[in-house]
Amino acid sequence: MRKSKAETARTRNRIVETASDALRRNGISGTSLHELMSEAGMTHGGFYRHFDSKEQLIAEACSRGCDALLDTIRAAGSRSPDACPAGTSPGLAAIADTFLTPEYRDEDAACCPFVSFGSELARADAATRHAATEGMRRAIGLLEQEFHDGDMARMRAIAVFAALIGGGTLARIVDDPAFSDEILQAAKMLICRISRDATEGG
Amino acid sequence: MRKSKAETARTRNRIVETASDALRRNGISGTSLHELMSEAGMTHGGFYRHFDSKEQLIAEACSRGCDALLDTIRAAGSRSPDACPAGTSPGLAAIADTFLTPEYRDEDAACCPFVSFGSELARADAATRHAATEGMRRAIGLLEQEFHDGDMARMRAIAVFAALIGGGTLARIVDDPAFSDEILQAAKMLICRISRDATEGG
DNA sequence: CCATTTAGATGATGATCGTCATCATAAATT
DNA sequence: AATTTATGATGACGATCATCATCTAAATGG
Repeated sequence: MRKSKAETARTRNRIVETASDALRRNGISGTSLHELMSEAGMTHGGFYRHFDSKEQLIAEACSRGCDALLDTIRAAGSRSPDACPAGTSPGLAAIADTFLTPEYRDEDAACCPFVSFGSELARADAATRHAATEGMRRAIGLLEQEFHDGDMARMRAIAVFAALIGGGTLARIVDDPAFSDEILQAAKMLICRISRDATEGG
Repeated sequence: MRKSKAETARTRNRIVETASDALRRNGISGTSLHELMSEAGMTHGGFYRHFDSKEQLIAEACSRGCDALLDTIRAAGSRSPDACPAGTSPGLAAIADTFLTPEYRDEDAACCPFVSFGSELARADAATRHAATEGMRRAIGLLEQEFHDGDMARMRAIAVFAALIGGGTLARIVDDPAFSDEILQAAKMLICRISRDATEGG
C-alpha cells in the first residue's frame, strides 16, 4: 500500500497536526501513539515510517502548537478589544481579551501549549524544550512589538506573557467558576496595567 | 507483620509526604506507585491498605504540597528582601525574591505544586482539583494580607500569584539560562510594580 | 491467653505503553 | 515491463502501570 511522495508528506503533516491538537487536549503523557494515530486515520504501525521516536514527534508538535499560538496572538492583536481602559494599548487589551476569557479557558484543543502542558515541558527532552523555548521567544517578540520599542519593551512583553500563562493555567485548575473568572479578570487587569505603564512611562 | 496503630498512621503520613515530594519532582503521570512506595521504604503491595486509589493519594498529596507552599510563603514574607524598590511592600519583594530566583527554579522537589504540575491539575479528577483550588485560595489569602485591606487587595493578590506561577513555569521550560533569568527578573519586576500601585493607590 | 484483625510482602492480573518485525501492495526507478 | 523501494496494516515484544489475591506475623480485643 505504498503512497505517493506528496501523499506521504501530507500524512506526516497530518500526524504532526493531530499531535499538536492532542497534546493541547491531553498533555504529553496523556497522549498515546495508538490514540494519536487512529485520530489521524491510521493504525499505530505506520508511525515509525515518519518519526524516530515519540519524543521527536512531541518536539515537532510542540513547535507546531507554538506556530498556532503565534497566529492566534497576531489575529487577536489586530482585533478591537471588548474594553480598553484609557492609556492601554488596544492590541494588548485585545490579546488579553482573547486569551483570558471563560470561552477560551473552557476550550480543550485550541489552548496554548504553555498553558496546556507547560509544567510537563519543564521535564521534557532537550529537543522539545528547545522548540518550546524558541516558540516562547517568538511569542514574546510579538508582544514586544505592542510596546513600540519603548523603554523596557522586552521586559514588559515577558511580564505580559507570564501573566497570560499564569492566569490561564490557574483559571483552568480552579473548580469554582466564580473564582476562576476572578483570576481571568485579575490577569487581564494586570496586563492592561503593564500597558498603561509603558504609555505613561511609569 | 501487623504494625501498631500509631505506626500505621505514621506510615500513611510518610506515604503522603513522599508523594507530595515525588509529585513536585516528576509530576502526576510521572509518578508511579511502585517508585513511590519504595521511596517511602516499602513495597507496592501495602498501598491499598491506606488508600482506595492512586487518585485519592494524589488529592491528599496535592493538599499537602499546598501546605508546604503556604509555609514557604509565610517564611518568605517575614524575611527581608534582597532588594526592595521604593514604595514596594518588603513582604512582597521578599516573596518574589524567594520564588523567582535561579536557585529556587533549579530545585526539583521543593517547587510549588502549581508550577510543578499545574497543567496536569487542570485535567485531574474532581477531588484533586478541589484540593488545588482550596490551596490556591489560601495562598492568595496570604498574599492578600500583604496589601493590608487596601483597595483591590484581593485582585492584586491574585495578580501576584499569577505572575509567580507564570514566571516560575516559563523559567523552568526555557533551555537558555540567560533567557530564563530574564523571565525571573521580569516577573519579579511585575510583582514589585503591583505592590507599588497599591501603596500609591494607582 | 486465645481468637480475630490487619500491615505490609510477594506475586499475579489485565491493560496499556513505546517500539519493532513482518507482510502485502503500490509507487518509484530502472 | 521488470525490479526495487517504501507506506502503512497486522500483530507481537517486553516493560510498566494500577489494582488485587494471598500469605505472614504481629497487634488488638476479648
